[in-house]
Amino acid sequence: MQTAPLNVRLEPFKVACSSCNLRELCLPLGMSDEQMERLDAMVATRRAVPRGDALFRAGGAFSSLYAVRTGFFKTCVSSEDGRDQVTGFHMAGELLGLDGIGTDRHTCDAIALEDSQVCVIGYHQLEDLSRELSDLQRHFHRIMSREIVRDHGVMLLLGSMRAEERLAAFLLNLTQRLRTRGFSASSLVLRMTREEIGSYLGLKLETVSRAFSKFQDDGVLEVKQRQITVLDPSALQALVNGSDSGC
Amino acid sequence: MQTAPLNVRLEPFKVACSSCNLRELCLPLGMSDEQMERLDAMVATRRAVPRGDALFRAGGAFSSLYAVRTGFFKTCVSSEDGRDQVTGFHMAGELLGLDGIGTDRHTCDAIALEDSQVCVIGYHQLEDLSRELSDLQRHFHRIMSREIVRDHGVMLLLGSMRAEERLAAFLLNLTQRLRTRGFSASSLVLRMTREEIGSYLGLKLETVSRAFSKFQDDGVLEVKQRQITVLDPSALQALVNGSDSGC
DNA sequence: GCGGGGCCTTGACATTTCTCAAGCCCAGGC
DNA sequence: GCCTGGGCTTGAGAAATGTCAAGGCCCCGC
Repeated sequence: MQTAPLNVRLEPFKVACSSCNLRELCLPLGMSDEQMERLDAMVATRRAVPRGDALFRAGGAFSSLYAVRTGFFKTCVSSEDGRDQVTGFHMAGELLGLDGIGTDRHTCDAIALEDSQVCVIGYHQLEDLSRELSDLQRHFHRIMSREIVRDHGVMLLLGSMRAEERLAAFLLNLTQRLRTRGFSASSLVLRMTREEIGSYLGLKLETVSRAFSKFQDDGVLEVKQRQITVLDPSALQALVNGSDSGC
Repeated sequence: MQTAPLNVRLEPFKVACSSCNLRELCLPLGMSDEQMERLDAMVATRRAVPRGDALFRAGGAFSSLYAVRTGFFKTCVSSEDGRDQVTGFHMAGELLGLDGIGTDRHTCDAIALEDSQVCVIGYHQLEDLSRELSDLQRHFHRIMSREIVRDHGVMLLLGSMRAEERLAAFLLNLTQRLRTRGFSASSLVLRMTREEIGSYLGLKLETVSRAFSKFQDDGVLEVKQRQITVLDPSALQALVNGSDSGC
């Protein structure tokens, strides 16, 4: 349906928020034309990240935020002893790198799960500009706050849901975000492995796989490897809403 | 050892960050004298919250952040169907209410677990002032970023640790924060029930209780209801570091 | 078209945690 | 001093999830 412009990857394009089709999802949301011009000046460069590469890594120096332009990322934290946790999956229009502001070092890895492009937003420039543009300041604070709220939602999921409920919530969240971006809400291609889904949901990959199979048996999904079709979204919703336990 | 000044609770005290003994933990950290004066003007009021009362509730209008002056809070989110998750415990010097910035409504409840006092920080004033004081701006961004990083740590805990590891991590975190505030690192009184600990850690209260008993049997803790003495902090640390699994 | 490797599925069994139930402890009110 | 109730502990059995192992699928390069 849509043909991706594959040839843009390495060209030193003029980056322009003002003409970006993600501006309603991304940092420029709600900015005026004049404000947008100044944003354009701040978002100077674009960077290509091939599948499997890190956009940044825990411990690395922090200097910029990144807005996903195309592609798909996971972020993950690990403890010294090798525990590993995927903390999020990130698609076009979402901002990466907020974790680095606190200590001037990134605290998680951001890994591209497909060939991707990001806009590089110098953090100091953003600070400076947001002191002048209160709309930008407000919007940036909202983005950070929403990230905190999102994390609380994941805690709720990890702390109080069972395996199938977690997977249902995950799929609903994904389809919701895809819909916002104009994609089908019922048909999606997962960019991550069962193991990555499991890490995000606090489950082992076998448990994730079994839950997918169960959903397929119940007629809720059609699962062909990473190609998922949602046949009964309300069944997923019912699971998330604790249909059976009732508590 | 210390006598709490019980009689201050309702007096319209002059609130002054500049003379607050929490200033090295709280918003004023790193501010100059002149900046501190302007902070003092912003932090106009103090509010007492009796044990069991809500400082704010999910759905309520957001207008202020709150710095805990004395006392102890929990924050918890709940989904429509009654799932409930404690997302954090908050002690003196910590900032509450960041969740409300994103949508102008609070998204969680903040409940006092003992009689508490907070400083009320008008959010719009903070926005205005932080456009003028770049140090304040930077510090505020760092606080939000650290909250995100903290949440990622909780996800790691919920997603990849077993019951005893979670409790060990929780206790180490608590004692660490108490030590920062000048309290003993080995003796503490829990302000929350086993059920609240369980909710935070994604466990049932019985599991929490059993883990406490296990630690006591192993000589790691002395547990007398809510009075906890840490006998062997390195054993707790070893648990968190995945001593046995090695993976 | 064939072979190999990564990823996924499935089964059988082990382990952890939850559930339900009973009883104890301790603080506070009478 | 006694009673009461909330919170805590402990046990036994159930349920969910993890572990280990075997095999299948599918993409991709040759």
